[in-house]
Amino acid sequence: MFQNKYKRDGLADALRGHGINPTHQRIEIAHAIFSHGEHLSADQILARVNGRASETSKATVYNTLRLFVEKKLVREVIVDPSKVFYDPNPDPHHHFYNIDTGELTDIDARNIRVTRLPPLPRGMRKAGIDIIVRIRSARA
Amino acid sequence: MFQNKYKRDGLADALRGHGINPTHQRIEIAHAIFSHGEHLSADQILARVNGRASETSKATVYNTLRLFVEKKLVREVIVDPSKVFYDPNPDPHHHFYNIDTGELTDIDARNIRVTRLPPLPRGMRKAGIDIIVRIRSARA
DNA sequence: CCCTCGAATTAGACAGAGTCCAAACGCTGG
DNA sequence: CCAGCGTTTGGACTCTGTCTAATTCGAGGG
Repeated sequence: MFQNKYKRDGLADALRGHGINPTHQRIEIAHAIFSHGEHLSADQILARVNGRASETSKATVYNTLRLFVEKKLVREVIVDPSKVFYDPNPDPHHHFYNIDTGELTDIDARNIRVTRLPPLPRGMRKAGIDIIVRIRSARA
Repeated sequence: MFQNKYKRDGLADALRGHGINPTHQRIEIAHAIFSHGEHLSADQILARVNGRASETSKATVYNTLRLFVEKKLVREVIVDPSKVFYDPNPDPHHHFYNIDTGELTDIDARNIRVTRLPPLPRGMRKAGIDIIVRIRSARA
């Protein structure tokens, strides 16, 4: 219990740093996302948070994820038509997406350069670029 | 009636060309997608096909869209967590996605160059790259 | 220490996209 | 005309995510 007390205190600070009031549930949800470098869906996060007994409601998990996204603590990754993944990596990066397994892998954005992008439509500003490299087993 | 008879015959040939048995429903669905350069969701396609009276079932529309994607007649565009869009443009291209309106606009892939992409994970081959430039009104 | 009040959480009903299934339909070739 | 198979169909179902109204929590003031 003591060893991750530290971790959870750190998380509380991280939440405050993003303008988020660190409640118990939010800390648990942040813990589920960050303790673990993977990309999880809302469902998986809900399951992790409620390890043995049900402690946090579905509504809270969805509310909290929306809040985290607004406050830019995590990013949404939209690659699978059926569900959103949440990405704990704060650095600019893109993704490999394994079509067959659903597995997501980060690609550091410093390793990618996109050139000759046409001008944005008039009166628009860029809100972000997502690059998804869909991959599958070579023999299939 | 005559002027789009021609169009529909052309579509039947296009379907055959992709190894698809051109049934009435499939031709109507292809017509809904291609007559019209936009990106439509399954729902919108269903609505278009059943203009006045209900003629084609939801199951058929979904089955057919899956078939068209398999046969590479249309592409899925996954940008909105709540629904898939179907893209009639056969040329390599990417998308601007207007976050506020949901509007999709094509970006010709010839105008874009992605360099320094890291090597694919071992034993994997590339199945496609999607680049989505999310945009929004400059003053918001 | 207790009270108050706004913020956060909750259960459960609800919505919308998409899937599944077993039955019915309708070409096509014999 | 019939058999057989691919296609279509309605409707029930699943799953992800949203909404709402009621309840609980907890920080700050007295």
